[in-house]
This record gives sequence, C-alpha cells and structure tokens, in this order.
Amino acid sequence: MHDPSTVGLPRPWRATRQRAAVLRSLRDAADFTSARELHEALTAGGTRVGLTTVYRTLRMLEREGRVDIVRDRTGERLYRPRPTDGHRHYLVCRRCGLSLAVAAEAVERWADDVATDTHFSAVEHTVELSGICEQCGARPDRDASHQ
Amino acid sequence: MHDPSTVGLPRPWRATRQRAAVLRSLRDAADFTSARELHEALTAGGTRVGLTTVYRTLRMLEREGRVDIVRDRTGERLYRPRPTDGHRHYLVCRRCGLSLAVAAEAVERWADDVATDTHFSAVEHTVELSGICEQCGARPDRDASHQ
DNA sequence: TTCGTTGCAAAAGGTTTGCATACCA
DNA sequence: TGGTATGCAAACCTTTTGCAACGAA
Repeated sequence: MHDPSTVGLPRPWRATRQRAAVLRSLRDAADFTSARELHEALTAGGTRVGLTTVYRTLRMLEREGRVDIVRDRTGERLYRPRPTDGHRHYLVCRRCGLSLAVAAEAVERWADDVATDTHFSAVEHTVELSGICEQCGARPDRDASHQ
Repeated sequence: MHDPSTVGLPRPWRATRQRAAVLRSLRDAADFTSARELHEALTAGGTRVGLTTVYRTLRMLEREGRVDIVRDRTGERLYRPRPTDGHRHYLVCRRCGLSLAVAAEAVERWADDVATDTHFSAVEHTVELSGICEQCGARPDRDASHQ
C-alpha cells in the first residue's frame, strides 16, 4: 500500500518558468493577493501562465507552510509569503485592503492554554482581524483612492 | 433615496412555516451545521423547504446577530444559534466535529489593544480553533464512530 | 388586497479535476 | 526517455439572484 521508504518525504519538485513567475509575482504583491489577481498581474505583464497552475502552485506553498492565508468576507482565499519562521496574524482594512502584521503572543499563549484545559491535541488556530484604517476612517467615501 | 423615518428600523418579518422549521432544525442540531445539512435534515423529516429559503433564513439570522458562524476548511459556512448575548469562540474537533465553547476574554482584550495601537476603527475579529479531541486522540482510526 | 416570502432554475463565484500535450532532469 | 508540470475545458460546490406564484397580515 505504502512504500515505507518514501512516506513523509517531500516530493522533489521541478523548477519551471511558471512556478518562478508565480513566486515572483507573489513576492512583488504589496499585500494579500488572490489567485485571480496573481493570474491577472502575470498575464498583464506578458507572462503566460494558466490559472490552474497558479492555484496548484499556491496549494503547494500552502502544504509546505510557505504562505499565510486569510479569507476575505466572500470566502476567497488571499495569500502572502510567510516572512520568517512561524506564522503571523494580520489586521486588514476592510476598505482599502491595507494589512499590518500584528503582535500576537497573547493569542498564541491563549491557544496553548485552551489546548491544555480541554485536553485537545494538535490544536491549530486561525485569527482574522479586520477594521478600518486611520486613513480610510478619515474619508467617508467608499473607494480606496489612497494606498 | 432613503426614507429617513425607516432607516435603521428592523424590517417586519413574517412568521412562516418554513422559517419556523429552519429555526427548529438549527436548534435541534447538536453542533455547527451547514445550510445543506439543515436542508437535508428537513427534507428527510418530511418538511418541504427550498434550499434557497434555508440560505435566506440563515442570512437573516446572520444580519440580526442571532447565529455564530465558522468556516470549515473547504470554506463552507457552518451555523449555530448564539447562546446568549455577545459572541463566542469555539474549539472544534477536526475528526468528529465536536465543538466546545471556550473562554476567550484574553482574545477580546488583545483585539481591543490591537485596535488602540494601530488606530484602526471598527475592529472585528474571527478566531477559529481546531484540534483533535481527547476521545478521537485515543483512537487512531479515521471515522467519528463516537459522539 | 398588499407586499413580503417561497421555490425553482439559472447564474455567479472560487477552486479542483481529467486528460492530452509539453518539457525538465 | 520517464515522469512531472502545464493548460484548457469542464466539473464541482456553495451561495446568490431573477421571477412568477403563493400566502400571511
């Protein structure tokens, strides 16, 4: 059923033009970006990549823990390269999309405590913070003309 | 554009057989439940309700703040009637679906602090905790035979 | 009688999969 | 050359919307 010698080993993965392009595009993006946005940016820049490949590359990065992921309110997944080791939490402006990494030691500690108290194992947590940033709060209009 | 006399007033809403059925079904559900599951339970129980109506009722409850909502990992929305005033956070078992409401004052305080520090306004937070419950952790099999 | 509600069907999104082709190692 | 990656189209799923018919107040 399983070949014991390969179980758990990361599969070798090939360096291709498309994957390099997706990675570059993801790093160039200022903030959290959706698969569709990445694909549009690549296409607009003259790089021919299939939307499917963008999704597959993002899934690969997700499996390897190399991206942070949040969901916007429609359920769309937004990706950002993970800056260092360990994960981060972000505060995202609902109006203009600006995102800030925030200190979250308190949440990490709380999650650990919850795991201990409930006797659950392998506890994972997702925290999503959203609000209106200072700049957007100052202007009552709807669009995100700054940034 | 707006009739000032009605702005902000909750619309009158009619008591119908279908809404009553959805509400009852939601209360009867042991844990977080999806629209599809509610609809299947109702249909199986002989109550004819359209899936559309289930969704519309859940949206109404959401607007009125009468349900807690989490997303499972596929992005599907799961609903549960909100027990008291104020929102709750839950720890959900990834194997059997068991959910526990957990104390989250630490997170609430942290969210408030973040709002203050960043000068963001109208800060909202979503926290999702998942893990493996004690019972599931004890049995290595995949299914959720207990509960 | 009025106007909110229902339900079907269809649309709308985002995401995944089947499969023949292309291409890295 | 062998097996992975690609890309198109189509499938999938959940959720929303258009619209004619229904029914609570």
